[in-house]
Amino acid sequence: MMNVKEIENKWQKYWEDNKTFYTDLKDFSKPKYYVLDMFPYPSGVGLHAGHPEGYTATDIVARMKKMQGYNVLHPMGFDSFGLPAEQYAISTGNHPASFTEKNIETFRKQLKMLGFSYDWSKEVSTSDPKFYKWTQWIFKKLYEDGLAKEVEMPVNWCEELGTVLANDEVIDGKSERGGYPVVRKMMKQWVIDIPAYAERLLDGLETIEWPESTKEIQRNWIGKSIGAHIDFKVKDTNESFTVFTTRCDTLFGATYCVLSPEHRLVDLITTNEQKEKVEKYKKEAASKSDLERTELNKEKTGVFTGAFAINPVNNKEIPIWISDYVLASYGTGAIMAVPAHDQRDYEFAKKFNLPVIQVLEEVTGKVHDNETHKNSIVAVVYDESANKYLTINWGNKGGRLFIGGTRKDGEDALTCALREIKEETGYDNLELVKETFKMNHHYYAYNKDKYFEIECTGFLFKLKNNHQVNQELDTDENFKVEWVSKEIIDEEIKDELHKKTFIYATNEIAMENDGIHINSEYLNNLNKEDAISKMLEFLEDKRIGSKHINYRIRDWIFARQRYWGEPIPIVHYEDGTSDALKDDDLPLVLPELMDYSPNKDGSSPLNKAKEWVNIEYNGKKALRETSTMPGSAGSSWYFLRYIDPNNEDEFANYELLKHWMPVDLYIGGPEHAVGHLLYSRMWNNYLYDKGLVPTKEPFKKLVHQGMILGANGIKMGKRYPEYSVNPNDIVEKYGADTLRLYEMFMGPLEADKPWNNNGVEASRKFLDRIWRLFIEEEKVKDEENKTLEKIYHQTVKKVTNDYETLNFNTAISQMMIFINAVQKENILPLEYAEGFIKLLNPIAPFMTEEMWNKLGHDKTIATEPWPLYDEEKCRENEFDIGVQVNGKLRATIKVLETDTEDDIKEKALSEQNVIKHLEGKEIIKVIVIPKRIVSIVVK
RNA sequence: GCCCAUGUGGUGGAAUUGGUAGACGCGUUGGACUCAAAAUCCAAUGAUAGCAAUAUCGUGAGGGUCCGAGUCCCUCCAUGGGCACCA
Repeated sequence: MMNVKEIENKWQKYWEDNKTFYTDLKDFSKPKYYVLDMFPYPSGVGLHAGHPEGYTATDIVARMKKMQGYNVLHPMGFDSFGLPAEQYAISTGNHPASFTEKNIETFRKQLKMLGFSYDWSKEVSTSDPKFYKWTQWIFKKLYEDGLAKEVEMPVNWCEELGTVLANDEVIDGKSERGGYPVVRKMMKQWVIDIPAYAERLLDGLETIEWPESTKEIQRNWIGKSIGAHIDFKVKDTNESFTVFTTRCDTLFGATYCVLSPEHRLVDLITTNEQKEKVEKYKKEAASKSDLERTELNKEKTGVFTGAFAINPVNNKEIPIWISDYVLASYGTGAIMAVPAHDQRDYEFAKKFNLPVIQVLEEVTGKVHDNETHKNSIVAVVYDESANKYLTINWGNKGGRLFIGGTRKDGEDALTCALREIKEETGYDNLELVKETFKMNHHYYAYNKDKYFEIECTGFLFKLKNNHQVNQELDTDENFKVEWVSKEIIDEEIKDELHKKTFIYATNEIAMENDGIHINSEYLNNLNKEDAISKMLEFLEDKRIGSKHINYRIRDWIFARQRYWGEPIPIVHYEDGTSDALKDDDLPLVLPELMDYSPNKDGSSPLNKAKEWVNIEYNGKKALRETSTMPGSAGSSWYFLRYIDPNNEDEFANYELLKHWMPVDLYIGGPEHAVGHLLYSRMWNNYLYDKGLVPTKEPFKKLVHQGMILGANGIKMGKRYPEYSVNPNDIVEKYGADTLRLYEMFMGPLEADKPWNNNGVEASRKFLDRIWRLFIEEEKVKDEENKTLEKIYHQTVKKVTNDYETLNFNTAISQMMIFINAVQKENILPLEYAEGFIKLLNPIAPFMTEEMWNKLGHDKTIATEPWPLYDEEKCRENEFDIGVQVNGKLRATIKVLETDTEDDIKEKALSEQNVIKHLEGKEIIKVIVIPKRIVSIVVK
């Protein structure tokens, strides 16, 4: 029986004493491999069950790469600024640093316990002044380049936490930490101009091996949209405002404009009569929390300013409203409203009775040359009492349709509709409900052998009563008049024109699809694309607008009114100007305080350190900036510092960075998709632009590990503590190797997987079995034996490939297959035994070290060469393949590698069961796929 | 509402990318060893029918392409994640 605890202690000490995993960063003689984990926040509770999953995955790769002869950098550190340490400091009055150091100690111990091959000499910690000196230094560079700046802007203010938050820290209008309400508040804030990097961050995604879903999340977050800026003059003033729109081609359909309540022009243009209402509305909007503002299906609200804008294409006066459906923080905070073709504008226009002008006609049917133009109507008639619609049924001659018809010369659409209804169905007592959007329909009429292009107006009528007159039908009009339900219509009305007319008639929706332009002078008959470029030409020509690309991504709010973060290295002079600290004055170290709690007025606790704040700088009286940086500051560049962790002159030496960057493999949770992973890409891109790092993108390949769920299939945590698993307990009971093996065998790395104690038990049994077979039963003999040759080479091949592609579960499965084969033999040749131990080593490093030692080696296995396989020896020479008759499996046959197609065919056709199924049938063809299948087609 | 994933036995999951569905593990059942238990070893294990050979069904549902579909196409459902009045 192996003594797990003894073995694990022994080898942990050995690795440390012998510096087994020390990386010589200056050794450029070997190819490099940089394997990175997302470093943990050192909380008070230590590692959870999820940590070892990702960390084991990277460790396996790191260990294999090292054995394959790479110079591997596999570092670990701590993201040690953050709220819990600060809360501890507030409640105990102790400095958060000591609390943090204690937690780091626990983490370090646990990580060593789990056997990870980290080079601890490279450890970094973001709250260490030696580290944050350089965080401040990079911030200073950003400041000098105008990318870090102080701006007055609406921010996410969390009263409970006493701080502002970044957009990714606000979820559903509540703080990510604690779930406290977040409101909008105008404040002067430090921000980083991440929008300036929007395009580069978008482009960079094309060059990296990241999960497609994560790239997509980043693309959505950046939110690029191509459109135009258009200037609108305000009538009777010298004021004008700019709107952003993606559909400048619909400008002829703009019937009003909307400013966000915070827009600078609101106070200037509001008329005296409207002042009171506007003020009231502005106040309400300002007091709303983010949650209230974005509430689902909220009815549109708004107020008329009393002012009018001039539509630049036709000089029409259109009213200017304010509404909170226009956001101050997106675009220009002002829009032109085209209610016919935008759902939000449509709802707003309907509510406030604003005009709707259609400028796009949806095109249905197939367009042909030589079309004859007609004007026509489609009428939907609704009987409210029966909840049914009037249709005419042509049977197999044309199916079910609504009433339709062609307008006579000089006849208007409404008259035509009423006439057609009366003629075809006899109903003559109707109430007009609405006229829908016109459609542009193309069709071929068989009876006339002609192509038609029609402009069709749709109507919805309500039946007032059942009064009917006689139908006036043409001789060829042979249909039934039928009242049917909505379900029947959805199912049976196939004609595109009628189908769409029904949708627009019975729903309150704007026409948001593409189409051809109408009511738009020089844009008429153009499609969307052509109309946009023509309109842009017009706007640029008149100098009232231009093409513009807008991004959804906002400035990255980069200040927190908290203590436990990097101090922002800025001083403010009495004259209102500011300066960054000189390099020699970095790091700017946090002052010690008596009381770490936030101030009620929302200012930073650092304000309390009067002597620290009030200084003289460059011979002038100055105040230090008292905000600190957010948690994501240090994590935006920590991966660079691992490469040169003790450098006192630069954040990292460029030659070393050039050798080691980019990170070859980065594994961490998917929850950082738009926070850390976007921020660090931006910093790295920026440092690249400065010539300070060698690659644009920091992380070449990224993989997210899934979540380890409780045995109940639900996330582990406070809710179901009985289902939570502590890695310490598992190591204590089964050993670190077992925990590593189990977490890798559970399923694909990226998937969420439920914990199962039987699986842990089984993992330990598998390791015990190997130990028994290799050590106790003395099967291992230094002899030649061919019986295990093939499966050994297959195993080396599969495990090596699977480690490379991070398919650890199937690698383990292959090792089990190998062990099952060993079980059946009396001899295990030493060569195979040693090779197998090496394969298993990255997963179970402790036990394999001990086995290696027991097989007569006195040095670590970790630096031994990785086993190789012989492709020739992997090859099967006999296969079981299936024989299908008409797609159904009827037999399996044994074929040799040397068999020709004809041999295989012959074998297949001589199978009993195959013959049975061929009886009385004619063989059409026989398909032979070598090594796979024989497929016989018969009739 | 929009975007992206995912859906396979009692269960965790495999499937060479269009070629014998269910590898490997768990569980279950039977057997060996034992006074007995544990541990270990051997065997069976998708469902239904049949003594069996075998047959039918079977990868969320319904269609389609193909000699052949878990895999490709269309429609829908469910779960998870992201975004959400983004002009």
